[in-house]
Amino acid sequence: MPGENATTTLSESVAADLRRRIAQGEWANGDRLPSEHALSEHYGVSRATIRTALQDLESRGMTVTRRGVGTFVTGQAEGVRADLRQLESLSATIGAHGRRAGVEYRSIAVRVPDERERRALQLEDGEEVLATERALTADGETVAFSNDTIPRRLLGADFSPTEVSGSLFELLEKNGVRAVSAVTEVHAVHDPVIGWGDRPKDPTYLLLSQLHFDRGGTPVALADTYFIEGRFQWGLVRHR
Amino acid sequence: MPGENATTTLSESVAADLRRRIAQGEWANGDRLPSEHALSEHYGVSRATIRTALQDLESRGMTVTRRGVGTFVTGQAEGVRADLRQLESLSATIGAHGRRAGVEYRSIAVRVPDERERRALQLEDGEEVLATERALTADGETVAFSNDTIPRRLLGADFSPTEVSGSLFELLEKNGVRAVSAVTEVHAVHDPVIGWGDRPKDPTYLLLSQLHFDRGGTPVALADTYFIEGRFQWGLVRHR
DNA sequence: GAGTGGTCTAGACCACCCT
DNA sequence: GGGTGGTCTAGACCACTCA
Repeated sequence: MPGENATTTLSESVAADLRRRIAQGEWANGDRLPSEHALSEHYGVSRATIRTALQDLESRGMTVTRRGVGTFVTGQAEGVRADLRQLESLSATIGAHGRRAGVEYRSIAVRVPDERERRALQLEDGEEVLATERALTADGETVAFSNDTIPRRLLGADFSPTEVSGSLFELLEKNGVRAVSAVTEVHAVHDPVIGWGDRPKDPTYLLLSQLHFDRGGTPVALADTYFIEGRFQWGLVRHR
Repeated sequence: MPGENATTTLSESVAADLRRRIAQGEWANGDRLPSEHALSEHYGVSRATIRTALQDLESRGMTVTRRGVGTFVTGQAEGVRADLRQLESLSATIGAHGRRAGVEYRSIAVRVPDERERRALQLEDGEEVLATERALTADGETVAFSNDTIPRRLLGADFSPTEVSGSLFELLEKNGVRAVSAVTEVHAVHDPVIGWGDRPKDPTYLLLSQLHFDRGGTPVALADTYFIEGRFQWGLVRHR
């Protein structure tokens, strides 16, 4: 298969190839894709694998499938769209869209939490937090600013702020903590005070305010991420 | 299986039973469910069917699955306000939060579609659309402005714009059309031109730009809804 | 090494849509 | 009737986790 990537699963490779073919206009808006049976033969994989790949396309809103009829292109393939339902590091999300992810730290500090942080993270009296301010970039362009807070106790006793780099999820996992879900509020914000450096003159932000939990339901991080409107697209497929 | 419902699929029945058993406390927070193999034997279905059922639980945030370890029950009592994943009429969403929903129409017109509408709704040449501008209220307070477009063909031949009232979904269902999914983009917008009447002096909006589909995958409505920031809260639980 | 979930196969039967 | 997607089976091998 063209563009196959051996590090991914078969169904992901098939999905990526189908996304590429749709993006390149091989099928127009409203066109029917080949049947699952035909795709199965074309890619030399089982129909179950094709169906997994097609579910990827549908979850991205690129296709809709009609029972007894076929799978059709919706024409919603334009632009970068990251799936709001899917929790992953922003670096991974940016990478999945073929862009090079970067992080620039503006500040890193261990400090006393404010009241909101104390309550959200269920901190005991006297507990401290690691607080960071970061700019997230895609191909060198700043797409978001993020203010993140992690309970100090989750990081090793020998932890030093100077060793912080990369994504929030990476930092947590280096310390044996895995964030598996996040309760998220979605807001629109217009405030010139937010952010620094490379940003529009009068920026509007899509704010994802997220409280992350580990598998046991323990809150492990509070993250406010401000996405610069126009530079990063979030979306999802909603169902009744 | 207890509580089995013959009108649903096997995997749905299994999922419903597992949800019931979790809700009844058969497994506590953090407990591991039986392995997929064991569940397969217990319910007398294949492992693939069990996996489909477990994916339902995970998508609801009731469980998290750890490769090589097992599937664990989460807390799941988290309070998301209006769930972005769940598609329903805004009136219903407002009502579900104990507020009285209202609609005020500003304009109703049958007109020629613009290019974006033509492409999204897959309109033939010459097809017209019903276009409405509405303000949506909760307990009398305006919470959102919505610009909606429906293909004229979906409405009866004897349809008259003067009979439009209530929600978009109601209008569609009166004409035998049921929107079951929506491809949604989420944006932040700061533009004083949007909206009318009761709104803040310098409003910021959370824009949900949605293309609705019926069960057959036919696009049935294009809706741009601008939620006044601070007056309506959207959220969701994201999963890895 | 034993047990777990992740992926995949090669079938099968069904419900649905269209002509 | 013929083609389509929806569901399901009974295996298989792999990657991962943990004792």
